[in-house]
Amino acid sequence: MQDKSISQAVIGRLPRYYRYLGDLKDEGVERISSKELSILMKVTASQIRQDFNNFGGFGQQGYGYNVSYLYEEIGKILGLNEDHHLIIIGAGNLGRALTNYSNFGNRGFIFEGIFDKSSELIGKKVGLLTVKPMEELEAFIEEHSIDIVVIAIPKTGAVSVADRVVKCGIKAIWNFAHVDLLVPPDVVVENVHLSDSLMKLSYMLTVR
Amino acid sequence: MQDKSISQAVIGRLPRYYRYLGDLKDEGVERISSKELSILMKVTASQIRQDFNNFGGFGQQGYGYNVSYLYEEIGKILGLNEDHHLIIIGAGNLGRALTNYSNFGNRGFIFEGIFDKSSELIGKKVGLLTVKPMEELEAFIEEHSIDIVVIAIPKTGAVSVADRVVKCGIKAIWNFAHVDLLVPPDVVVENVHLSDSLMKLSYMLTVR
DNA sequence: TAGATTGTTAATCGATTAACAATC
DNA sequence: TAGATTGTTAATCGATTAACAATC
Repeated sequence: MQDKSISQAVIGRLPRYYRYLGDLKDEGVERISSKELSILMKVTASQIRQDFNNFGGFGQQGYGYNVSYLYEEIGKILGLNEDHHLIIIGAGNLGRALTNYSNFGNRGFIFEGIFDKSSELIGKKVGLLTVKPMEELEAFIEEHSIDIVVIAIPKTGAVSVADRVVKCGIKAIWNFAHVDLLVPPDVVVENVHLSDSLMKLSYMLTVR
Repeated sequence: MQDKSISQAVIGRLPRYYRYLGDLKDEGVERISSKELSILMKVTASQIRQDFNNFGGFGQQGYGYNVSYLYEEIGKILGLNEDHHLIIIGAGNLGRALTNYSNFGNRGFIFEGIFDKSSELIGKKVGLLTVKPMEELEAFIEEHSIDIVVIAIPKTGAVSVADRVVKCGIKAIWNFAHVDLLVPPDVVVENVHLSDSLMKLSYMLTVR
């Protein structure tokens, strides 16, 4: 599907394209030119064409892009054509919020389990799931073919949990703990550092 | 404190510097060179020095940087020396999770109120706060000198809520809704698009 | 002072934008 | 066909890295 190393800048823009194309599709728009899309998304038409051409030509000269087709193709590039099986480590507020984020399910992200070390939480229901003890982690990953682990615990425990799941063969971690995880080069980590994000906002507010 | 337009790339790195410096400070480290910090953070020493010099010289030739001093200065740049007063719109799972994220409080981010349109949630307790009806929004912002609004509602309502708070003079929005908000140029929006983040992870997993 | 390390200029690299030939 | 718009090459811009003189 894709060739040699697409830049992070391009990858970071794909989900936004996907969202706009999904909206257009829902509105019944059949075709769109890079120029029209550029106005809608407030980027240059040049960038749009360059980005898409990283993955081969999706358009047609003189016509533009077919919205449905482009939407599907970008979905495939993002790996949304196949299901992903996730577990969440940490049944605190954040872990529970993520579990109930049902939208993810529509896109093939299926939450299979939630774990916590606290005996007060183990056995409690979170949406459709029941909080399991950390001892069962490895067996569960194996048994349910988990491919993405969500880390939603404080940073003190995050590093050792990451080590544990990497040892089980997990190759993708969605990390909400405020720490940089050290993983082998074949494991990918996507960080969501909420306090970093809030600090950036604070900076921008301060400068103005 | 800072001069003409620092690039987004630099701003995005500041919170990470701040975190590492805080950790070093806690460990009792007094001084650090750009070289040592570069090894720790896995970036180039050149980048570290260039980044810091956007804000004036914080170091000393032949010595390096004083950890405590640098930590404080970056904190000031990020606006963490003054309190920020926030409200959360949306008392769903995410809104409740953010409210209880007590860490933010330590850094001067004070959650003053939480709002929801659902009559089932109004009046309920979320941490120390009580969920208020949307009708009270404008008066509350005024009365409590709110400077940051957190949007944690589905995208359908997000755009109109953003309009309302902008009309009240709000200049900073932390947006968790999966939509691009259209605001005047003097209003800053920091987006946290969780599903975009998860799609990036899916992409990286697919490519390997 | 000599050694170390910053601050800063210059070189390189990569990403974005512009331009236009190819082609539907 | 003529007009429109892509795919792609070339030009520009900005960010990162390297180098080194300044200086503690």
